Amino acid sequence: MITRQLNFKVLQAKPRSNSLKSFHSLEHGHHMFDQIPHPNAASTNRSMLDCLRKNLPFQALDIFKRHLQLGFVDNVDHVTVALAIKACHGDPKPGCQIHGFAVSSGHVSYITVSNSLMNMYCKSGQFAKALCIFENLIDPDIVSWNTVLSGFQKSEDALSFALRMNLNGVVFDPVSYTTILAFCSDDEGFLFGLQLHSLAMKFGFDCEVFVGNALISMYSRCRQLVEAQRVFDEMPNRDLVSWNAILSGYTQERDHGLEAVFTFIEMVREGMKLDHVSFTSAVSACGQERNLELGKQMHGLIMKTGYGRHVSVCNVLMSLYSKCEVVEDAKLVFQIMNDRNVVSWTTIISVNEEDAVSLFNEMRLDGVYPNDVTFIGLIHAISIQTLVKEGQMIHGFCIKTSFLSEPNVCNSLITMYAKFEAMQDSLKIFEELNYREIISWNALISGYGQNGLSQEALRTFLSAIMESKPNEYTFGSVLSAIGAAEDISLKQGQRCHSYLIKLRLDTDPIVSGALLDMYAKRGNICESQKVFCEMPERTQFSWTAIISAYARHGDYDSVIKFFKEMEREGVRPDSITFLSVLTVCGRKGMVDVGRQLFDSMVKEYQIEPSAEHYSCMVDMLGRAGRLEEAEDLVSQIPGQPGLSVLQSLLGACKIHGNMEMGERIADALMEMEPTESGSYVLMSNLYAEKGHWEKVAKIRKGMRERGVKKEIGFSWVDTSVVRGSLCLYKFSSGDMSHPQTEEIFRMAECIGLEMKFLRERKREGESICKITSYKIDR
DNA sequence: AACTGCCTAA
Repeated sequence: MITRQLNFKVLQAKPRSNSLKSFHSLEHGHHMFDQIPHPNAASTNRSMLDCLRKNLPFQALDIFKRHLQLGFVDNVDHVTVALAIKACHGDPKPGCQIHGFAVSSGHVSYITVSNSLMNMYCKSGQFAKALCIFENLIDPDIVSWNTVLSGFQKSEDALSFALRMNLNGVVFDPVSYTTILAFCSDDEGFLFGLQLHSLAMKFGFDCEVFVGNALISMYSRCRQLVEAQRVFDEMPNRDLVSWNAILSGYTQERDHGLEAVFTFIEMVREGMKLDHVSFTSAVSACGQERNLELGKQMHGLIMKTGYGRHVSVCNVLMSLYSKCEVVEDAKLVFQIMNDRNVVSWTTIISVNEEDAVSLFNEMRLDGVYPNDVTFIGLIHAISIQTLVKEGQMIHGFCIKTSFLSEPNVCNSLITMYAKFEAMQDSLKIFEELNYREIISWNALISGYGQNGLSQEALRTFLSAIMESKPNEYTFGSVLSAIGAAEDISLKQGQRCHSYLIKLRLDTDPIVSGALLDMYAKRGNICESQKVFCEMPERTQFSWTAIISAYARHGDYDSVIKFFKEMEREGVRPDSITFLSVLTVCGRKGMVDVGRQLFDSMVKEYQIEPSAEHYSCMVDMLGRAGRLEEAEDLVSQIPGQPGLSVLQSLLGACKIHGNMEMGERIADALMEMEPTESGSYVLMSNLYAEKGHWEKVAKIRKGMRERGVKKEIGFSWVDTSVVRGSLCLYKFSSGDMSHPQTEEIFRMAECIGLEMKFLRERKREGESICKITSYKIDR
């Protein structure tokens, strides 16, 4: 980082005669080059100026062109040329023509004409031309310097130019201060801004409203709101812009929405006349605060003051209503708008996902061209509705309009195809990316994970870390893939963990939640516990993760302990938390506790029970033999009871040998899912236990006829240490395909023997705390 | 007659 240091000596020097003085007394200083004006030139200038004042630049330009076409070159002086350049309004086409005329007529030697030209080129985005004119000026004045200064794109370059002004002995005028301050935004800019502030104070320029406003804005951008407020408070006169500047300062800073709201209220109290800038900031603050009531009041004020159809104001109002989940009101705002821009359409597409595609078409008919954000919203809407055809069409549209070079659009498409279960297409888009940033890698990894392709997810992760720096989302996705996979060695998870510690990401809330979950799913609850203990802050998410982890291991006491602790710390449980707690109650047979918790979930926490909650409750009641109660609960489920609920109930019938209820449930299940093997197997086992062999045979026959196959169960053995592969070895019973089958069988026998031995010792009252790890000898 | 300030939303 370069530390920019202003030369105070130069800046404190006496202002040159043509800078400050002329700024303050425009009407006196500038006529020394004027020739005695041609009487017609004066009238031309007057009428052009008139048009410009009425905001009719095209008419002003027409007057100028007509004069030239009719050969009234004498009607034109350097003031006319300057006015004509101004009338171009940043349009370089007529601008270049007038530039040519100014050169051939010699008017370009007037500094005002050159300054106007430079300004025109800056406004039209042809900064290089402006700079070229500047470098050829023999005697640039302060306006020339300021004009070039205002044209820079990068603040880095602008600040360097300000230093060059300083070195050349140019004394800043108020316009210079305002212009430079607008470029001070980062840490380095802040240091520069501080120096400018003290200088401005020395010269008394900080009393100028413009400079004060620029200072407020600079401090706001540099997140120094206390300073911004101080400048505001100490200003001798404030205008609307000053108020808007401090208002937007609070709006942009996170967690300062309330201050923004107070500022707005003060503005109203002081009787300030509000404009669209005030309203956009104030409504945005309401949105951040999710304060719908105040937002509605502001909307009323907006209607009253006549800004009810202003594009930007309407756009933020839509955003406010969508954030506060009153989508209908957002739609109403959209309907009353006269002019809708890209942002308006993109907002309504994102808010109104069901109609996203037709809204997109309407937008095209309205003549509004989409941008990358539009596509991100549209593709998201298409993804969550799984509209495959539309998705492909939008993909085609993006290819045709070269939006595929927008990285964010590509990332959305990768996610979309992953949702469509078309990972080849996701991969294709990924491979055609110009630049693979970590977000794209993340989209691919999480896509593989969500499609159950855990090994691919892991392989992609390993490639990703070779060329990009992974972030918390990368680890979140890969850890969830490893957690879900039975055939990936836990060593891969441990590798991720070590890498996380190295990157100091292991305490991030997203990552540690995923880590905890991964260990729990892969059977290492001790590690889960450790991760939980090391979390710096415990959110609802982390509490739920540790509770599910213990629930997965059937540890009733720990689950209840953590659940109570969570409630004690005032963290609200969610539907997943309850699911874990209820599951473990069922396993332990704590039916009454479970019932009580279920009721408190519905009544106290107003959580709508899902199909999983119901099947969990049914399972719990069923296991305890309270079959009638369970069936009663099934009948209370709104809509049709799902597959899993009925399967739980059937399982309970099997356990307690209730054939009559079992038959009823099994019939319903076989009708719902004729190819699902579970219900057939359960029912046939139930008949078998009761000795109804002819019914068993009938079910088996039915299974064969309908083509129901029982899924094969697999086990895994970790040979990754030996073979150096990523994955575990999968085998089923009687499987002899592994090259080390013999050793594996021998080892299995040993494990069996040791288990038997330990069981006997336990019966004798010894506690077992040692788990032996086995290695296969080669 | 030339140069400067507040803007938010997807």
